[in-house]
Amino acid sequence: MECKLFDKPKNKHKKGLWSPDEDQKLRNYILKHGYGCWSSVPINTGLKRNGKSCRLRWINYLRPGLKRGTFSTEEEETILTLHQTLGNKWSQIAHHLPGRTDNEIKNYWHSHLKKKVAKLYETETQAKDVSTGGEMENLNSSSSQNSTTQNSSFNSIEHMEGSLMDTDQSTKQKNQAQNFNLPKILFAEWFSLDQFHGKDLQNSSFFNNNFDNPNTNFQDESIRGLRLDDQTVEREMHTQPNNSSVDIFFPPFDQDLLLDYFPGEFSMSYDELYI
DNA sequence: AAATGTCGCAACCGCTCTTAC
DNA sequence: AGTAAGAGCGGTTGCGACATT
Repeated sequence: MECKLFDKPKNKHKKGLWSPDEDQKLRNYILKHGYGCWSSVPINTGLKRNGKSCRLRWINYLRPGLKRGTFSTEEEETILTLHQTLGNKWSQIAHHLPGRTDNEIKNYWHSHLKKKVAKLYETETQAKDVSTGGEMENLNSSSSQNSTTQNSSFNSIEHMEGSLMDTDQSTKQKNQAQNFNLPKILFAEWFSLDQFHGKDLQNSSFFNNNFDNPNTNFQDESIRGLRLDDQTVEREMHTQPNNSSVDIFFPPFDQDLLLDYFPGEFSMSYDELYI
């Protein structure tokens, strides 16, 4: 916590929807100064919001690189798959969906996917019920209910809502999965190359690729690093096959994730990297 | 056209974790 | 070691838009 402590403003913070003017103020400030201490943002910008609200607005709405609009089928499938293993760990799920926020995914789950899964589960249950001649009904009221539902491709909503893995186990599995399928590139489309000039990162294998060449072959095994320009991000997002091992990431990055992918490749601290 | 119901989304709330002192 | 404050996360709420009666 490097930020200075600020006195809590005596006037009440504004609540509710953000006006375009407020958005502009916040956007301008963050793009110019970056952020490190959210509580200082309202003071420095003159916004009548609390730091928490500013942070949320930036992360969920103003942050560059956010995708808006409906979720694709691929995104939907990703959420469903990840939710089965991670449960309601929306921020972790969001890490796998570039440009989507945890809040957006959470909302989408509650408004669309939850019902979809419930319907699917219902259909499956009915189908089994028919095939077993009504045995399911008896089973459901008995203590063997769990073993029955676990055979389903989707467990019940109640089970899924509560299917939170033990944290350590979850982390281990996450790391294992990453080791098998590390990305060749990391995207940070709103960083500027200028911000890295003269820093160690520039000479590391992080930056040893010609990213400005539109013909760069991202299938090439050697490609790893930070991608910096919007057009290429756009291009890659549309051209990479679904099963590509090229992953596209947007800030904020998870420090552990970076270290997993690039062990010992950069001597900069995370704070320096994450401008 | 008006009243009522439903849905989707943005934002708030409360909790936990981390860090500085 | 204890405490206070900030950050982050997941759950929940409130409101506007749209649909239905």
